[in-house]
Amino acid sequence: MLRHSTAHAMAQAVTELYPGSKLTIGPPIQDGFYYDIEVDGRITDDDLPRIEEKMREVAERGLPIMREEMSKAEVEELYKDNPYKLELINDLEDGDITVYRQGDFFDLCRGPHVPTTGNVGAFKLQNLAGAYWRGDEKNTMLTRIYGTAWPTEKQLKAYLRRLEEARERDHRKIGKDLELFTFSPDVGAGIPLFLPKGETLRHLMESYVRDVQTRHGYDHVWSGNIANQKLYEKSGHLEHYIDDMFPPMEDGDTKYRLKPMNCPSHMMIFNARAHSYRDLPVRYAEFATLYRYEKSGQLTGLTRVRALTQDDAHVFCTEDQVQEEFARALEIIREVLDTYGFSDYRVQLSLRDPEGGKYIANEEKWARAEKELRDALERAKIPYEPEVGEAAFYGPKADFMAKDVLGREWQLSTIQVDFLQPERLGCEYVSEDGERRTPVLLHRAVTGTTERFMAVLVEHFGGVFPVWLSPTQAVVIPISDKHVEYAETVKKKLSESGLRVEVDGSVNTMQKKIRENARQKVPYLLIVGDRESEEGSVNVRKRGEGKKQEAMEVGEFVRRVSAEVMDKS
RNA sequence: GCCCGGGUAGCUCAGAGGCAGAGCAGCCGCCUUGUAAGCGGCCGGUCGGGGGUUCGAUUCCCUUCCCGGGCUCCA
Repeated sequence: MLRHSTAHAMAQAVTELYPGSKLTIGPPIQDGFYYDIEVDGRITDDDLPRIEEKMREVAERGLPIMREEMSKAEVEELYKDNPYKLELINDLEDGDITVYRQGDFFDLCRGPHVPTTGNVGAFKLQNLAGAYWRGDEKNTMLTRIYGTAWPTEKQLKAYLRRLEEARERDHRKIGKDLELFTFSPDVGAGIPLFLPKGETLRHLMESYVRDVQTRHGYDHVWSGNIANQKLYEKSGHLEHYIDDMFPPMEDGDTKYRLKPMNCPSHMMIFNARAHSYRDLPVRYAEFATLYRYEKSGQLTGLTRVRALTQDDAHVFCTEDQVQEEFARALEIIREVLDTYGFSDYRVQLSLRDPEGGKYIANEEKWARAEKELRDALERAKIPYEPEVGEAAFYGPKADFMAKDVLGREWQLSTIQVDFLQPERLGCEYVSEDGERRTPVLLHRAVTGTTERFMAVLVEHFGGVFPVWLSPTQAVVIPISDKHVEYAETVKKKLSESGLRVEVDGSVNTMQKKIRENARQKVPYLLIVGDRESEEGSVNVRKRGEGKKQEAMEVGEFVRRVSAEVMDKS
């Protein structure tokens, strides 16, 4: 209510500063509000303080906020110059229309509101954005002003501080600080470049998922980076997905496309030989580099890129096996997310709209699949939100959604049932009764893509990766030059035990080396001087435990850390 | 793609129509160190690219690329 009233105060301020501007909608949102306005003139970031000033003035006037019921005809007259509001009014029932007034200002609004403009609390305008009227890019672009509002100044400050802290955890910042990845305009927008440490992390993430998949009976395949465009004509992707594909490369009459998804390729692998029902389910997994032509304005850090690596898999199975395979995929996803200590996600189950007719395959197949998916989720005790009408035309799906540090939601894991593609691409198996049948296809991704999941992971851990995931697990810090040799022998021993270790041989004081490596969030700093080289020990300083130090034999350190790596704690 | 903002040294950032700056990093030297910045010196820039206005542009204008915040769309 407070936020909504603040939005009105802002709308009033804007209409006073920019007479002739047309208001559209201005709802409260998490932590604040926004208002979409067709501004007469142009607002830039520099104008925000002026608008805030005016809002304060409006607040000081302490105008009573009055509710007024109006007939449809009356409001239409009131808004005769505002096509946006007229459009809104058109959707309203006569007799159920209210307008709120404060001084000369009025706004079509259901309310409720605070009693006077003097009752708005602490607020701050945050940023400007363009927004299409009703979210449709064919409509006019309006100016959206975002603000935050709180009952007290103190709460506002606390919120702004939280925002600041969140920005510190932003994967783009940490990725730079920890030398994980970078971008180069010379290479291209949306094509992340992984530095040695970032590649180590990728590799660890992928081998882990690979191991889990292998344990759950998946086979790994590989299908290249480009494919004949005809394949996508057959699969139907070219028609539906063309805007997301890079333009073709031509070789004579043959056109190739950078691979935007793996399903058709995996189906060709399936088709490489005849299958009996005894073979099923067939599970093909691939860490596949895909290229998608995302609109330039849409690229963001590692969460939205043009070159991405999907931990994709396709399961070919009979209708009777759908539920079990879906459950198996859920189990893999859960195991992986649990290992990462990742619990802050929601599961969305996208179902067909019983009214709509865009769905292929028959009613029973859908009904059965949807029921089995629900059952499997319930049996796995995974809470989910059913979204009716959100399903793809080829089948229902379950998506795991997570938020980044700035509150933006991203899809990670996904499991999709597909009744369509296997048929289009001629996938078959011979059933028990000797008939040729089309298998059902499950598409699933565990972490989604390595890039996006890394982004979420970096923010989840704030760069403080568990030891098994840390690109550098320990740095040996010689106290002076004469200890470098011993430091190297320590490193050798640790490396031979499979740990990722470096020696900090820079010409710096021990203090500075500690500082720099601590900033790199290295889990273990091993200080070695006269004492340690005589004893064959290391003095261990553990990340996050400050000055606390513990001397131990090198072998003892190896044992402890290896155990920690082993159980991924 | 569209709207708004931004791009100055490897990084973080200051500056301004008239000789381009700081800290950190890097390099060289001194120090030889016991748990979060030792000291000194040096190097470092087509002020994102192209075009225009001007006696003169890094600064003003146009354009293009890239980045950020949104909208739409998606892993």
